[in-house]
Amino acid sequence: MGRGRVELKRIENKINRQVTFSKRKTGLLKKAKELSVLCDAEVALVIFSPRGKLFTFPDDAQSIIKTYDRYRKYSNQDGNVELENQGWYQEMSKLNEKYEAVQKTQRRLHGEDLGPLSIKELQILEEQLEKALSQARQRKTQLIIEHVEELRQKERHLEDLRLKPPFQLEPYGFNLKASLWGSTSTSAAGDGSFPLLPSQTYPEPFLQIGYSVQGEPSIVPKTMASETNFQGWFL
Amino acid sequence: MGRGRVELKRIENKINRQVTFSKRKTGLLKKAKELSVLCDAEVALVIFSPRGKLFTFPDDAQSIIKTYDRYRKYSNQDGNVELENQGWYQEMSKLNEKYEAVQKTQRRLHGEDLGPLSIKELQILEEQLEKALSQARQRKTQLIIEHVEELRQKERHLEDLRLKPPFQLEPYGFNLKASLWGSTSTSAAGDGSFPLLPSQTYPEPFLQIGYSVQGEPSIVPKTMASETNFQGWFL
DNA sequence: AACTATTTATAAGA
DNA sequence: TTCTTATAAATAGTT
Repeated sequence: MGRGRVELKRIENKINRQVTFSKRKTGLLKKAKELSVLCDAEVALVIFSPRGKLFTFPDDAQSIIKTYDRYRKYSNQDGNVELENQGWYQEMSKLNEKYEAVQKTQRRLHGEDLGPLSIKELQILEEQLEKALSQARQRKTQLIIEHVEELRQKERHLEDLRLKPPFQLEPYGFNLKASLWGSTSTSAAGDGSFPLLPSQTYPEPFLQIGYSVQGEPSIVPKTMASETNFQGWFL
Repeated sequence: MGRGRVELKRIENKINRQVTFSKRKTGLLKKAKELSVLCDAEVALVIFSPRGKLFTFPDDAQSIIKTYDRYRKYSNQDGNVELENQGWYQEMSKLNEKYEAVQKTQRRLHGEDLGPLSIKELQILEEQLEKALSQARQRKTQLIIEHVEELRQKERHLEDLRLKPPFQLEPYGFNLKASLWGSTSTSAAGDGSFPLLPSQTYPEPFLQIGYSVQGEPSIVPKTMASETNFQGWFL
């Protein structure tokens, strides 16, 4: 790749060698990255320049360690036992493994990387997510109830003020209420229906579900039903 | 370097990815060798294919280990042993922080530790969970459809056998079917109302599912009328 | 560090 | 997988 062929042999000219090193090092790192990204491969590349300077791909120590670890396990042959057993190395290695494991679970809890899961595993994941969703909603409901109660008290207080002292007032309560929801309510209800509820999924049959929960509990599983709807509040 | 540009992004087509891996792996190993020879550099390259196969340059373990050791010493470069561990300590520290952060998120994705979250945060969490749930269900649906198709083919095959050769047969298909669902289907319906997967509950409409998929594709919406409910299949 | 003439690597296709 | 071929990339030698 260039003007003239290159023999596979140490470049004698020092300057030249240095320049070539610099260029090829860049190229090699680039290609290492490409391979890892394009083909989803695990790659670790460590380069020491003739002057002893270090370059790696990837550039974080963690990944290098991880890959080396895997290499060591794979080839099942330990070279340097005394060095391997250094405390930090071991700990780091273990921690790294734990971290990877948690990350993997995490991705699945985000609905990613589901490819390798079996139906049974997906089922379990689904149950976990449902449970979590239910708990999140339950907690939210609780907070909302608290807020509402708070607002009621403020309102009452303001009412008292309005009725008693001759001071001027603003409809303070409305602002408070508005700030409760903030501009957050993106997701579930861009249509402004009811931001807390899974409006895409149950945009309008929502109330019907509510009914059936009471009248016909068998249609909607307990978990999903209970905390999900706030009927009590406006019925 | 080939016909058409390539963006730096995982190749989706599996076959293609495999082929590209093979080619590029060869190229990368070659270039690693060239760099080490031409420029008198110390190079260690470790590659794991997506399938977990190992490739290295150089190919002798001694060299890899040696370079890795040098790498570790280099990272700890500070002379005395006290300080030597500092580099690792910092890495460790960072890793630990990341680990804990991920764990924290994890707990929330499991519906635990929701106390400190605001309504807004709960809202976001809820959306994440809904999305994940939807994706898990989508994937499950896909797998199920694949399984159903598989079963139908087996059934067809068995039917052929029954009609043609004079061999004795067992109702093999039923066993297959049972093993598909396993004894897992606990989940959302502790009350036994709607076990998400209509197995025990709907043992027999099973084949109808197959039919509606083919004969009336519009009943089961592409994305997810399908995700959440399987009604379309037995209505 | 930039520039090119060439060599290499490789994406697609067979 | 391997071979072929058209092209994209890398880079040796030069400025």
